[in-house]
Amino acid sequence: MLHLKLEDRLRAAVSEVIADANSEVVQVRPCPDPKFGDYQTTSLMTLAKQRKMNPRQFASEVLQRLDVSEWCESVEIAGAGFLNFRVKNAAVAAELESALKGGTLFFQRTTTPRTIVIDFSSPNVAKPMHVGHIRSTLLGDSLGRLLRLLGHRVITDNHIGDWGTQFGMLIVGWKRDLDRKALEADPVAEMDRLYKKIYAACETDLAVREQARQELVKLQRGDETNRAIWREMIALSQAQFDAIYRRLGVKFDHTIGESFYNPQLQATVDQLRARGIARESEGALAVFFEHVPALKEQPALIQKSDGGFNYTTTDLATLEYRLATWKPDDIVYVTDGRQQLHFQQLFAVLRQWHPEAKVNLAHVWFGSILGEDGKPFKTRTGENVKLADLLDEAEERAFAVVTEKSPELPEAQRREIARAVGISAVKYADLLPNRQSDYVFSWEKMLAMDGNTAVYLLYAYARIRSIFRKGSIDENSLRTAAIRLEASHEIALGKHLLKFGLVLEAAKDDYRPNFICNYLYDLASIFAGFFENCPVLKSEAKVRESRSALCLLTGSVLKQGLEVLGIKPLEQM
RNA sequence: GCGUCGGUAGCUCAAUUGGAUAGAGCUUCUGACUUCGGAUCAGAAGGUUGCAGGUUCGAGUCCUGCCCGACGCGCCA
Repeated sequence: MLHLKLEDRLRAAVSEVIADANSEVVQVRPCPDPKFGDYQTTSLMTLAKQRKMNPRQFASEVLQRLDVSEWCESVEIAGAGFLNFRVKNAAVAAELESALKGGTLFFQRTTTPRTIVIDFSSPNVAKPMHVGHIRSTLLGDSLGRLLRLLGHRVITDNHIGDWGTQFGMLIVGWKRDLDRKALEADPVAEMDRLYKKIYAACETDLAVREQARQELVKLQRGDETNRAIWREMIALSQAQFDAIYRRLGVKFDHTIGESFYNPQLQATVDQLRARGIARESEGALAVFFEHVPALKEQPALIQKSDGGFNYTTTDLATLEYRLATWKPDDIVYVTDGRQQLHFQQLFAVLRQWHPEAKVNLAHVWFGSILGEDGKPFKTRTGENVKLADLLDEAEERAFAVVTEKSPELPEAQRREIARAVGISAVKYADLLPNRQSDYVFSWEKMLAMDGNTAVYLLYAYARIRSIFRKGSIDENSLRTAAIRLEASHEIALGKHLLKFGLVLEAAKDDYRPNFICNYLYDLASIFAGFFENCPVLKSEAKVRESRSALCLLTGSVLKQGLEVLGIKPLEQM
């Protein structure tokens, strides 16, 4: 971690000039343009400004006390007070060699692990998973992988929607119209059909609505027939979820549905009322936030006027359970941005309810999925695109491309490659944009195989593996390889590899895997330049060894980075 | 009305959080030795970062006002 070494020295030098400076704010970061140097700090200008000092003079005083000559060939003051570090190729090579020997790949595992609960995906029972679940599922999974890689204890929990008023309607539908054969063939489609049919009936027929209400009450009171139907619906849905998660390679440590918290809801409400946190308002029970300006006019309802509970109640009970059970340092909720107010309220209630709780609560939200017309996304027929259909289509398209590019491979292998490539394309397309932007759904875009896509990264990896196969290179022998950075493409590649850890940290800090996508794309792109210009296998022994080692490290970083995105690279494609 | 988020190249998006001459991909055009895998590479073209002010060494990023859009705002989740 070359930049950390520079940072340490720089902080020490700053402290010599200003004894009481908060050296934490001093950071060394890559230069935006290599013509300035390799690393830079802009912190001296910030510090000088705070203290009304002349920034260039301050920089020059720091520079006089800074000795980084073992790593840098020059440190220069530029512009208004930038400090630009130009590192020695030998110092870069030393970092690379150290990683070859088996250290971590240019990042550090934390020395202060946190316990982090991640709540994501959360599909609903009896409904098909659709594109609306994709961002939560993939973002949450990726964040879990990232935090684990950096050394944290991660607990993933799928808070599925297995409770609520829709079950009244579903049970009416089940009892009246269930087509057992259809249920066996495609359980979720059949349940979805029942739900839509009864939902429509409720719109026009008060009697049906009343019936649904009664079935719901019976379910809530533990009626055995209704409980059995409800349990069957959950089991059938879970099988569908599992199939999708298996295709996506997504795993959960826990799947604890909303119904699990049902027994705690009354007690939760009672406590909040008894403690004076909640009070009656217009027949319902509400929590007000007079002391929080943003929420002053926005009370949270925790009990409806008919005595029923809503999702704030459930989320509160869930939160308390998680705190008691896992004692997390952080709880991260990955949902769409429309729930921002809900989570602000939820977090604000918790601060009143459990003021002693140190837990850090984060709502990691993402934009909506829109149609090509910019309106909320629907197909021509007004349906959501089913996730299973999307994945099928992705695999089909990938199969066509694989067959075109590698017709010599046996079909079974092409199928397998297509599966991996298709799913990877979907994942990468989803993780690449800033999560806060709205998402315009497009088959073309989601399943694109050109440009900044998973395919490009997978291809770079496959080319690396191909070199190793073709040259019969023994990877173990490269552990002690000497790296020589001479050609400009070698130098650029080596320097870029060193930045991997910075990117992982940035992605973690803002819960944004798209930083990793950008980095990996740059890496693959720099590697492509190296690949064109720096032959490995044809070179003389020492160069060959050094370049092989660069390939090995590039492949390892690509693989590690892709795995954080939930993408498993292929040896061949 | 109040609140949140956004508006960047023809299109889709980045921009290491206030840093240097705003970058990619797609599209278009021009090139690349029978190639360690051409699912590639090199180059060209493309910009008043919605508008107007302000803050300062420095603004796509921060503050104010306005325009446009999406979303949210008590008993759905």
